Amino acid sequence: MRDDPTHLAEQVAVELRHLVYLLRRYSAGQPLTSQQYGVLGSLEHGPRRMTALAEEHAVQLPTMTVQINRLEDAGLVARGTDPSDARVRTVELTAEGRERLQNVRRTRIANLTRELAALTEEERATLAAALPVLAKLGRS
Amino acid sequence: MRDDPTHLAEQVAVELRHLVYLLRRYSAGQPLTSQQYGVLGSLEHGPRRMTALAEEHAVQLPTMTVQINRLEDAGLVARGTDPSDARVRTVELTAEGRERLQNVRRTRIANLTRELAALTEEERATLAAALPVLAKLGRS
DNA sequence: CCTCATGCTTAGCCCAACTAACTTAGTTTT
DNA sequence: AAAACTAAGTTAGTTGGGCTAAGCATGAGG
Repeated sequence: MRDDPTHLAEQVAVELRHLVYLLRRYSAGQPLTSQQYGVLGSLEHGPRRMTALAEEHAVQLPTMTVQINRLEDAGLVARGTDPSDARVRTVELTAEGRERLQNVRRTRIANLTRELAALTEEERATLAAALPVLAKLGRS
Repeated sequence: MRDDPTHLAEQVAVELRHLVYLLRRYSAGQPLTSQQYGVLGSLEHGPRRMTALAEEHAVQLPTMTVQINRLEDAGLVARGTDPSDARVRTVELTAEGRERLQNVRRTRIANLTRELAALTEEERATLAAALPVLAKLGRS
């Protein structure tokens, strides 16, 4: 039973499902969906093109078009054009979008922080140690 | 910077997003969706009632009704009745459903196992240690 | 009985993903 | 230089998965 990858895989699968449910519970009732917040986050460091956004979010272009349409209607992002290539549309945060992003991120981090603060210091250290391992999953 | 819950929260948030994308990539193109496999898994140890399934999957009853309808149409589950209360519908796996569940679980665990086998023994131990901590999140 | 609560389904809505088809703008080929 | 191809986005249409509201039985209590 010691260091059995299959047994570990089963336990990981169980926890992943738990986390998915947790995330859904957290994002219920928010003004924007978690996908939309994710897109706003991608725009934090400057304008991006549609293809870049779609690829980063593992989504097809039409899906991203619809998301950006909604965010544009809500006044949170603005479309622009690339002077060197008239085919590409750029997307950037509006002032309101940036503000919304900061607010959401603050409260979300605050929630998570509260959960983590309820753990022992040792548990937090255990979690912190595992993060780089989680990051390696799916990179193969 | 040592044991800073806020800083840890930010890193955890990043990894959670990574895991969500990973899961979506894994379940793309499967004959059933991950939700439907999840429901099949709940039926592994015998019949359940609709309310129990809905609660376990953190979903409203109508949503579960639709899911069970689809699984029933596909011949993977069968509805029954509770002899002691004519209001409740029970749901159980058909032989085909059980077979499908076993196949899917095998291949999914196999995939995860392959990923985990690519890690070092120490990394697996780190991950295993963190699982109980992850399980505690959201229980507050 | 009549009323109320419970378990489930139906109907109708919205969001998020997909593919297919189209438009427009660059790039290559001849 | 014109034709053919490729690339970037958008639009249209479908599917899945979630929700609430409303309806229909059935069970439980006055």
